[in-house]
Amino acid sequence: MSRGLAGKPLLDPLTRLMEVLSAALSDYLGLPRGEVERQITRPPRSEYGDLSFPLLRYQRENWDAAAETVRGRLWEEGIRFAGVEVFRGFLNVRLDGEQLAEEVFRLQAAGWAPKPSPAPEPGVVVVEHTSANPIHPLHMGHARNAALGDSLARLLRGRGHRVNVRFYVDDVGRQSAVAALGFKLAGTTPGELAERMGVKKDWAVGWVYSVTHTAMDAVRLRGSEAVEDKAKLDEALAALARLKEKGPREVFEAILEGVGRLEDPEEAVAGIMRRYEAGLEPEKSLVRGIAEAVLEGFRETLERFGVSFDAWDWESWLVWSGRVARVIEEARRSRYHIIYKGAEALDIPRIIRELVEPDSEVRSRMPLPRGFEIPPLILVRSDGTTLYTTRDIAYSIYKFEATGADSVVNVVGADQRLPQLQVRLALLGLGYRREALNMLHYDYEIVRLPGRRMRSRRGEYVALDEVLDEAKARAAVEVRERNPGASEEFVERVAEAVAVGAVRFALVRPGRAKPITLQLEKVLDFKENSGPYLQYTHARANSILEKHGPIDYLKARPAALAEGDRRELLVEALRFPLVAAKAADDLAPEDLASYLLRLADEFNSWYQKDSVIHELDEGARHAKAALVKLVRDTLAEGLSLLGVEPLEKM
RNA sequence: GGGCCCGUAGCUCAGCCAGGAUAGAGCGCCGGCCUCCUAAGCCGGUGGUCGGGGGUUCAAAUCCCCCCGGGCCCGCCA
Repeated sequence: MSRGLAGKPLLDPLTRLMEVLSAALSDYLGLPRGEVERQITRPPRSEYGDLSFPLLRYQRENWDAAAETVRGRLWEEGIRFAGVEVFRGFLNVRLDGEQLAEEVFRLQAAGWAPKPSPAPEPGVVVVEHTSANPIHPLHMGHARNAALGDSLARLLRGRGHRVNVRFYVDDVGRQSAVAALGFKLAGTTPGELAERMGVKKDWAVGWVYSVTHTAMDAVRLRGSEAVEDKAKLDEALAALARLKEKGPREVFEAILEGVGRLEDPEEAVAGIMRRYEAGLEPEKSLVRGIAEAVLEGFRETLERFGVSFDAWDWESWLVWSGRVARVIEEARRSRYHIIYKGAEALDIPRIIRELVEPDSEVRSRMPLPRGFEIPPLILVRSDGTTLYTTRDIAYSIYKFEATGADSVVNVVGADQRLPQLQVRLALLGLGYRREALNMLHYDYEIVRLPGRRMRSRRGEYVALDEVLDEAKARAAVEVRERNPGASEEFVERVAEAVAVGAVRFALVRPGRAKPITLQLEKVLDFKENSGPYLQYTHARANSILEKHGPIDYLKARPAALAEGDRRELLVEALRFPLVAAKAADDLAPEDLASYLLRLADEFNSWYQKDSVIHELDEGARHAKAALVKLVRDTLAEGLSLLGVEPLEKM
């Protein structure tokens, strides 16, 4: 971090203004600093000012006194302003453009670069994300999870928190056992099969899993007389017909016949689960081997996608290490332990009555559905194996213990709301109040295919690998067109970055509560409102700077940026530290995405009518170059926080 | 049956949590702009009963209630 002479971090002018303004207003109004800060916003029109506060919510009169107080405070702090006025109840502060420009020149000369305003109280944050079952390649649903989770991690890091990113490998569940059964029947391994099919290992496993799962469905449904089962059977058979075309015939037949020959396929799966949980061979090596193979594929895809993890946590390890057993022991000693439907369980309704309802802090941080009774949570199956939720309780505790985390963010689909809540309630019941309160379910809506859901079990999904390849192919065409004679290496590198940028941006920009219908043409549209648009704008700004050469801050004339469009662009770029900080605090990468689009729009509009390198006045030219540098560096940092590579040339 | 989420321009979305200043973008469509810093761009035009109704308020897209439409969840699955 660049520091000033006094050893203090160099603060950008808007972060400083925010600090002074919120302090002044919170003193004046007697309100908590945080509340004031939350309400200080960008005014809807730039004529109003640079920052704005809705005074009328707190005072119906005497607005001039508030303005006078703020003026006095800014004065004391040496912040020059062009105006502090109350207009229609809003207190608007407009900074002195010349001083702003001077500040920027000074900061840039000292090596400062835009970044989120530092968090007042940095903490340790765990972000768990993606955590796809290791039985098929990552599809676009997982990609949304990864894009969100990784952006959150980058944002939180940028804000100054210590972030620990974890992937939970769910190898103990039924689905892994199904895949294992498939490979057992097929008599092959993921590596062998992948080579034969000419695909990544995760794809090979995905195919075996879908075939096996669907075959089991078909066998089960065959015996049924119910009308709806007949329809389901037809659907399963159709899915099998499609799957048949995608892999080696003999392997397909071997699985199909194998499943048909089994007396009780469900019991075969359950048996694998039991033996795997117990850590017995050969199931242990079989299931592990499959999961490892898929993870290899995940890593390859994720690396491409710009996503990395600090730790991979194996669910099986939680079982084998005794951590799950410990949770069950703790449950047995707990006053909330009951027998429910003949199985060991936690009395969730009682936990709610005794630990949630009387505790206002818990109530406000763990909103429960009203009028909906959450049933007791079963911890152990009758056959002694554990349930996913039980293991998740152990994992939740582990995430805090292993990292010393202050808070844990779980990026998990919105369809998991109830189980996530159950885990938190269970933690509360077992005495892990701090953990229960500081674990957050960051939920997001699913990615749908036009007209239907993606279904891994039927092999009906659009894999992230395919989308990236398609995007890359399209990008390569454009890159070649725009850069005649460019090396293949350049085309390759830029196309890949554009592809990743397009996909990641498309997945992060819509609010997470919005279901995304995957329309490839939209994801692959590199026009305005896209990742590539931002990369392009960055490249354009970069190109100007290259042509301009080094900026001489002694020559740069601040007054050249003090008014008009240049001033507006300057202020907009300077908002970045505040915007990024708020996006981090709100866990809202989409807010950063919107901001970057607006900044790029303003830059492009300005670019069109005001030339930099053709500016005749030397002082103005260096000043404008500094402005371009500010915009370029801001876009670069913002894009990086979203995991989109800022390209220098494209 | 109950709970949660979503419904804003032809299409995709922002704004809603923390009510206020002329409801914003993009795509599409129509018309312009490359002897001048990257046209993945820019400028202009087109397009909105903020799902419907009621309420609270000086003020509602935003808060509350009811209704309609869509999705998800209510398992000894994950």
